[in-house]
Amino acid sequence: MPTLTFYNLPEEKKQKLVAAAEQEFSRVPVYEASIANIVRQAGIPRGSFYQYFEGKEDVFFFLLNTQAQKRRRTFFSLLEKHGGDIFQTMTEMYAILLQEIPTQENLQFLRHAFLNMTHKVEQSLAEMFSYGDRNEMIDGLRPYIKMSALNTKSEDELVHVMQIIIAVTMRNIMEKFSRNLSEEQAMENYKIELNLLQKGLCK
Amino acid sequence: MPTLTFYNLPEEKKQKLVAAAEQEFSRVPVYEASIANIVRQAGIPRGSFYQYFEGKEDVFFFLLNTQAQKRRRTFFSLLEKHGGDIFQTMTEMYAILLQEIPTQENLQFLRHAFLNMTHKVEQSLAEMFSYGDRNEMIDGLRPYIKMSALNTKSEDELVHVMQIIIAVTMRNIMEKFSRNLSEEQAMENYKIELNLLQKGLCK
DNA sequence: TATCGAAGTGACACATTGTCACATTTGGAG
DNA sequence: CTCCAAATGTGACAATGTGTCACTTCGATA
Repeated sequence: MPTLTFYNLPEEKKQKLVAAAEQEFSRVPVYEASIANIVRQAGIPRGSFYQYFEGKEDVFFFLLNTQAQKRRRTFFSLLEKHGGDIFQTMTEMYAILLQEIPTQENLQFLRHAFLNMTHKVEQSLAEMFSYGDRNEMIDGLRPYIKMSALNTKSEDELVHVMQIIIAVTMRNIMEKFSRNLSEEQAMENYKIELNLLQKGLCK
Repeated sequence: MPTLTFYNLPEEKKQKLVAAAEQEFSRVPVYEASIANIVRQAGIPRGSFYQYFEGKEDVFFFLLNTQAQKRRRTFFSLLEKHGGDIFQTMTEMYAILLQEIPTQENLQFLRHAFLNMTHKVEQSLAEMFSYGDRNEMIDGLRPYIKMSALNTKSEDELVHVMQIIIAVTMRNIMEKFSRNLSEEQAMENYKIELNLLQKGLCK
């Protein structure tokens, strides 16, 4: 987490630092990124950087969490729009992500995030779909989801349903970027898999 | 890929190097690992290391691929044992992994592999379940899988079925290690999710 | 045993990291 | 307004790691 000092920074300086970090993490994956490049680009001294962040991972997850939070709003409004249908929601969400990530300059770092997925990255990105940890996931989502359409015995299973959907979604995005699929091809694959999930893999 | 020179090395020296690498990658994730530590432990000069491998990633994926190959044999024999039932097979496979990884000293590096999952790591580990790329996956698997039990229109969908199962399995292993779940708890979660996959998430 | 290509070796130049002693700014008390 | 302490800014520095390269040694073959 960034320090308080960082949040207190004048907006302009903060933005410049964020932009520099986005640029560096778009160039290479986190562990190849160089703090030297970030501070050079942002025009701040090296020492200052360490006053704001613990290291490069810290900045990276700050950027990632910021994105996840933004997407969460989209997710919940889509969920309302589709009357709580999680599959329709995810289909549209996936389409939006696919359309936005490759076109917006400052989102390029997300490509590396998906290609170099770690447990922490998945956790951060999973927050697109709910608040905080596993327990809050049920409480946060339940009011929005149309449970009657789901094949779950208990409400606990809702967590599993979501985790399955998230896992499959993540893998699809990863594949989209790693195999450089067209938007159409990626969409088609995703729809097939969501459909299989709905109907079940077995007869 | 390791160089030919590496493969030609006397077995003892090769083993010592592999052991040293396993040890280092068990200590920390790839990108924190130090070649200096590996060569020190293996008792070889730094220059030699670069004669065998391109860098630390190269050694790491060599270890990972070796493991994946070993597991593939297990996977196919289980598949035969269970008469082509992919879900029974995966359940037993998961149990074996859960039991072996935490107990075998030289497999500790797999924990870091799962926790720091990248596209490349997933690709390597996915080879546990089939040969080479996507196309070969169908041909390699089809003879073993009991297709009649699956809810697939075309055989192409078999690829999607496998990818869904792999994605969900990977996520479960990741969660097992990141949340330090007991073997029993992890197994229970996995069974719930496999069951949901079979029956379908929707009514 | 002479020769030559392959394999081994470790010092080196360069990059990156996190820290720390010192400089500067800021805001509140007198 | 002045002063001081705490907060913030700064960049040189030690420590560590990386990949390379000129040189040495080995071993098979004539």
